[in-house]
Parts: sequence; structure tokens; C-alpha cells
Amino acid sequence: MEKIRRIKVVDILRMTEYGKSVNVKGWVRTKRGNKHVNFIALNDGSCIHNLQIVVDVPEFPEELLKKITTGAAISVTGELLESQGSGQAVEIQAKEIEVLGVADPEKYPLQPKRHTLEFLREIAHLRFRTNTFGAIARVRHAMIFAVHKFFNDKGFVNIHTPIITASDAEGAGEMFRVTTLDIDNPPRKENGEIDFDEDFFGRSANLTVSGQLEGELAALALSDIYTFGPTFRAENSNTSRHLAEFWMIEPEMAFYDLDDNMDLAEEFLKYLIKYALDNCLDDLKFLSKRLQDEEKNKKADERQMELIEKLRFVLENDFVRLSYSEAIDILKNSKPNKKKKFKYLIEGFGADLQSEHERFLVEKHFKKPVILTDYPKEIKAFYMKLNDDGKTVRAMDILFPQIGEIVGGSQREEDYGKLVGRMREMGIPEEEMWWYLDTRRFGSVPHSGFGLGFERMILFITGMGNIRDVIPFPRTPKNAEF
RNA sequence: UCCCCAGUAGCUCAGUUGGUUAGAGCGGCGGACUGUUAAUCCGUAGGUCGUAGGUUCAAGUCCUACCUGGGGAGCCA
Repeated sequence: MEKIRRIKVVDILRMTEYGKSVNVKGWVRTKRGNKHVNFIALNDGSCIHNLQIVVDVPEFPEELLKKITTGAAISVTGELLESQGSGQAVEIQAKEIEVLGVADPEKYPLQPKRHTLEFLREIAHLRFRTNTFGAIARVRHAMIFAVHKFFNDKGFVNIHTPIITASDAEGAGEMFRVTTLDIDNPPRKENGEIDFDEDFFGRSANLTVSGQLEGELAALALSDIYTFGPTFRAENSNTSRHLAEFWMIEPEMAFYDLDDNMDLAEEFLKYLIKYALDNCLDDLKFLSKRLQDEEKNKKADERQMELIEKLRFVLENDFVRLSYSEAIDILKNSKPNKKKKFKYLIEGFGADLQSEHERFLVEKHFKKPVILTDYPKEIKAFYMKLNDDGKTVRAMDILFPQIGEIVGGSQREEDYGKLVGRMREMGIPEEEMWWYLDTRRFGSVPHSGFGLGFERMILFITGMGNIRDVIPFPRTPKNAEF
């Protein structure tokens, strides 16, 4: 038989040329049947659906069919047919089967049954082969593509900011040190401190916690830029919303004030949601069904809105925008505050909002995404623009249900004197930041930006509950397997 | 890092006030069934009870420490 080009499952499922010979390659999900006919569910990751392979048992050697077990890789050449069964429109009547790679059923850990996400996390090298993680990988890819498309279509320039950095000025969190010094016997100065002059970069270096400061440098020349890169935090955070290595999107726009910034962030988030609904509906439907099955075990009042309905809801409604002060008033007069149900009671201006407060605002009070603005300067970073009241800064956080803070941004302080003043107040070393301060010395303009935690967005869009399940190989405290 | 919960077969779990030989479902394997949809039915193998100590005549069960996982908190994205 002449060699027939392989066609992916996603394309075969759309074909109607019945009788045509096709070749398909993939991994066996299940095989069932009797001594006359076998049915193989074949998946190649091109979509959530399997392709049904029909095998007339007497036409194939028994030894060959025995090797076709769950997880085995096979190549099938056969005839495309309209399916007699009701589960699928088309199927392949096998003419030739080649086993490309066997999977010993006694050892292969993925069984044709439901597994817990916790178990699959322990076999992250194989979990791509499940419906759930296949769907997540495809949605994640679509979102990566959509991020670039959104900004590209708006004329933004993508900037690769450094992954290794010597500046730890932002104070966004604990950093991972990068060094080539001998850890057992590092060179020391006379006072006993480690001598980083001897290190690779001639100074102490770390993995980046944010590309924002470098992003600002680019924005103050190119107008609109964005970064999309890995970010590292050595915090000992053990939650379902934190990773030690995650991907962050940080747009930075010259001539944008805080309102422009919020408009862009809201448009961006809605664009991503719409892109997922338009391009990943099969996967979202599967993820929704998975979620619904899980929700059945929960109490009625803890159940979430159906996934696709939730995405449409966010898409179709304006985010609520209010100032920190207004939020404090709402919280102060709220039932849980008056009845002392909050673990941290709200006394008044100045309190840092805890996740219980954010959740109350988003999930109970407004029941929509909320953008909070104008926080007290004490609880925000040094680079945020000081308001005229001298007490608050032009910050904005976007809060999503279940996830909490998904976006953090601000209008940046463009005034050299005020910026240096804030740095001194907060103990940021000016001399190390000379390059950053130069932007305020030479042609400084109002500018703004924000950061979006990519995995948190994927959590929201897929409806998954644990951030370790929306990145292929999660890095968390005590875990860097794979 | 703090608080709470869990760790028993490949997976998900049960295992009574400590008491003989630790159970089930799913999955695997063998068989039955001419078109199945995580097929169904019959049969069968499979265990260092997370690790290390301790209490006891006796520990899967009680105690201590540690490890791992989960939920929540803090930090944040």
C-alpha cells in the first residue's frame, strides 16, 4: 500500500469523504470489544475528542492486538466511514495497524478511569495524556497567542526584559540568587562577607521578580510596550494561587493615566476571555463538565456559576471601579464586619485588605470583577504616582472571584523629586537605580502599566482550582520534579 | 512560615472501644458476549498499612518526631 499522509484527529473528525483511505497516529485511550470486533479510542492531542478505530479482529494477528493497550502509541491506516454507533460521526475501519510504542498495562499509571488531580500532579510527565490536561495545555497555548495578538494589533512592542538581574530594588518578594561561586567555599572579604566581586557578574545577581522597571525604560521611547516572560519568587508560599516560577504579562504605556490604564486592562482581560470562547469552546465545554461533576460534591451555597456562563458574564459586564476609601466604607458597614465575622475587622482608612475582604467585595457585594484604586501609599510600591492628597497613590488592583488579585498596576511617578522622595522614605538605594531615575531626568512623561499573572488568568478561564494544574511543570517550595 | 486535615493494593477509599488470616470498588490479568461508548457479565492475582522511634501481652488503630500531599492564612501575580 502506498504511503498515506498522516492526518490529525481534529481534521479527520471534520472530514466527510467516506471511503477515503487515511492514516492516523496517536495514543490509545481505551480498547473494548469482543473476539469479532474491537473499538479503539485514539487521541493525538489535536483536540479533546477521540477518534474511534474499528478493528475486525480475525483480520489481525492476535499478538499485534494484544499490544494495543491503554497508553500505547499506534499508527492506523484505514477507511474513513460514517459511524454506525451513536457516539461519533465518523470512524476508521482499520486496514493496517502498526504499534509504534507499547505501554505495559501492569505498569502504565494512567488507567481508563478518573484520577485525582493530586495523583496526576505526581505524574506530570504523563498528565498531558489526560483529557483535562490536554484541554488545559491547548487553552493555555491559545491564551499565549491571544496575548501577543492583542498587543500586536494595538501596535505594542514586545520587550524581552532580563531574566537575570542585579537589581532587587522593587522589593516584590524574596529572590533566587544566581551565582557561579563555589557554594562550599565562596570567596570572602576581610570582614567575612561573601565577595560577590568574584562572582560571574562581578556583583550579586538574582532571577527577576518583575520586568516592569526595564519595561518603563522601553515605554519611554517606544510609547507602548509589553513583556511576557517568566518571573521568579522565592517566597515560601504554599497556596493554590502561588508558584515560585510563573509567567507574567506587563504592559507599560507612555502618556497613559490611571483611567487609560484601567480601560486597557479591562479590555485586555475581556479580549482573552472572548478569544477562549471563540477558539477553545470544545475544551471549555469539557472543562465545564469536569467542573460540574466536581461541584456536585459541594454544598449548594458553595457552588460556582457554570464555567462558560461565568466567562460570558464577565465579558458582558463592566468591572466595578471604586476607590480604596469607598471600599473601606462598604466593608466597615458590611454585615460580616458588624457581626465580627471577619478575622481581621475593618476599622478605617489605612488597613490592608485581606483576601476575606476582597472576596466579600467581589463575590458577595458586587458579584462582579472589581477594580480598586487609590490605595494608601504605605501599602504600595515606591514607583506609584502620589495623589494630590499626599496620602494615596494612583494604584489599581483588579480582583476576580475565587482568584483574588489578578492584575496589579498603577500610574507611575514621573516627577523626579517626588520619586526620589518616595525612594528615600522606603529605603530604596538611589545609586543602584540611576538608570531608572534617568528616565525622570530626561524627557519624563506620565505613564502607566500593570502586571497580569498569566497562570491566574488561566485558572479563571479553565475553572481549575489549583495553579499547579495550569502550568505544565509547577515549581513550588520543595518541588522541582520534572 | 503559621493553623487544620490526610497518608492502608496501581488508583479511590473502608477498617468499630487496640485483639486471630487487613476488605471493597475501579484498574490489571484470564474467560464470555457480532457494534462498543470510562461497555457489560463471570473468574483471578495483587499489601513492609508514609518513615523512624515509643507505649502495650498485643498497634493499620494510641503517643512523639520527621517526610509527603491537601485545605486555609500571610506574602503577592
